[in-house]
Amino acid sequence: MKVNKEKNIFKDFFKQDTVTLAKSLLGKLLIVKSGENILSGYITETEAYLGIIDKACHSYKGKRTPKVEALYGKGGTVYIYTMHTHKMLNIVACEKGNPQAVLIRGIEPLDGLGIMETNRGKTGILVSNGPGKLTKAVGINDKFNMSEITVINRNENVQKINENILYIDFEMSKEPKKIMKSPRIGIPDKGIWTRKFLRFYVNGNKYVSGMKKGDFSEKCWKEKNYKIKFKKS
DNA sequence: ATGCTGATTGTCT
DNA sequence: GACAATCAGCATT
Repeated sequence: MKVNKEKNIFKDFFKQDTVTLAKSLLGKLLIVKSGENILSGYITETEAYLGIIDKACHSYKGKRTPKVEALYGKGGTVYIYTMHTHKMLNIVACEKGNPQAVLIRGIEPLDGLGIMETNRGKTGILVSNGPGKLTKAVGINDKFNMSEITVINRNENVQKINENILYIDFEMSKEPKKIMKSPRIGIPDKGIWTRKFLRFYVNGNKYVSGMKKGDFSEKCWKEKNYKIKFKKS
């Protein structure tokens, strides 16, 4: 049965270790509903936050406050972090109680580009080439915190998409030609945790933060859609 | 009640 | 590349 199949995919996919999940999420289609509009985009950039051992992670040393409670949920839980009025979208990885997550830092718009431009007051890559930008573009806010990401087939089930829920579509996904790594952005003075290569992005994609024009490539995705594959935990 | 911090963005040089 | 804007959450007084 289709639904069960999707549930199984969901369960195993988000239980993957955080670095694997961060890389696996590149190219996946993220979908939300805003009013009557469907807004979506392919994930272009992510960062892994490795939980209680990671000085840059909000759950470092097991810190547990109402703000970070979502991190302790099961894989696929949505964690929204507010910084300087900007909302940042994370998806929890690993098993319940292991507070690791993947930060989504960029998307390539697919559905509802016009709405996103209006939401942002900007056009082009400025619509969604940063963690605070993409959440504003698609209207992700605190209502999403602690919710669970839902697997859906956008082409077959558009009518089932509701507001305040984050969706992911595996079948509409793209596969990056090449995944690049770098240290995470904006993490000063945290020793090795500043320097570790825990940021991942699609080589040449325009909607990656800090990308230079000279590095843009229209052919950053593989031609064909591919089969879903991932490690079982 | 007060102070500090920060996984950012936008603007200006 | 530097810096101001701006605010929720948490720790401290």
